[in-house]
Amino acid sequence: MNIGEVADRSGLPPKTIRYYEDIGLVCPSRSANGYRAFRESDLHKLTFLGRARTLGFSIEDCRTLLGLYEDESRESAQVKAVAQEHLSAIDDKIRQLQDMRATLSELVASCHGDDRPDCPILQDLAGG
Amino acid sequence: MNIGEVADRSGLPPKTIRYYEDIGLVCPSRSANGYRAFRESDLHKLTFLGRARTLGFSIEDCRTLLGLYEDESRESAQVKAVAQEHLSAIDDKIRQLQDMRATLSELVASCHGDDRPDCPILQDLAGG
DNA sequence: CCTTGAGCTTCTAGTCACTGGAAGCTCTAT
DNA sequence: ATAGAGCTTCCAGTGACTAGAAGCTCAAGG
Repeated sequence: MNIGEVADRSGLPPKTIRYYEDIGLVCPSRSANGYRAFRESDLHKLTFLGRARTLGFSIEDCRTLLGLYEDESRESAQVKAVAQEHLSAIDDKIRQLQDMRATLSELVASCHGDDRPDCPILQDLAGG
Repeated sequence: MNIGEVADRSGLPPKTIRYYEDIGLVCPSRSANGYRAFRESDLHKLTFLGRARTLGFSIEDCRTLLGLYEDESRESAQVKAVAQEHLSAIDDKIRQLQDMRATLSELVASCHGDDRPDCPILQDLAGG
């Protein structure tokens, strides 16, 4: 398989696939013409990576997960630990965004938003 | 005021303040010894920026907001528009994170997390 | 056989908002 | 005189790509 087909089938852009090779997440072989030659197993890995990335795992987490995926003697506890840590990081981010959202929506609601210059949003930002 | 004092009073690290000067958000004058010399108005700007950044506004938004802050003939509608757009971007992010969270917490819950290798998390990532 | 266009290659540089570190100057206190 | 803190500049790195340029390869049509 050339990179284009793998891109179509995995849903990842060719640029991203090349990048994943650069950082050692996949290592396709090469055809005589220099083109990357992907096996089915490479496609599987890339699909795995795509899914893990949409769940927000970092590249380093993905590397770990891929390692566990390929390690038949893994313990599911290891996988769960990675996922749980990521889950709590997501929870932190959500909380942070909700805090922002709360303040910001109050400010937006309190601003009349017309042609006059006085504005509670700017007042808040200015510290007051 | 030297950068250290401004850093303490604004809550921003010196590095960040220098960076904000680099990109033209503040332009402190200079003392004879080459040190940056901040006025009260610079401190105000930096405090404004710090607050806007904690509300998640991008640097470019901050630049716009700072411009509006200093423009006495601004219309509050302009400020409100920037804030509203940012608010809806935050809402998008929250939704995205909540989607991730939902999937991930199901997966985590379904993984027994012991010393056996079989794992629904990996199964999901592998496209199963 | 030639050309056209799509697809592939590598490489560099840009994104965003800082942050770390090195090398070196200035100031204050002892 | 010296030690140490604080200031200066500049370069490089972060994460995860992404844009774009220059150039090679391949398949189809005339």
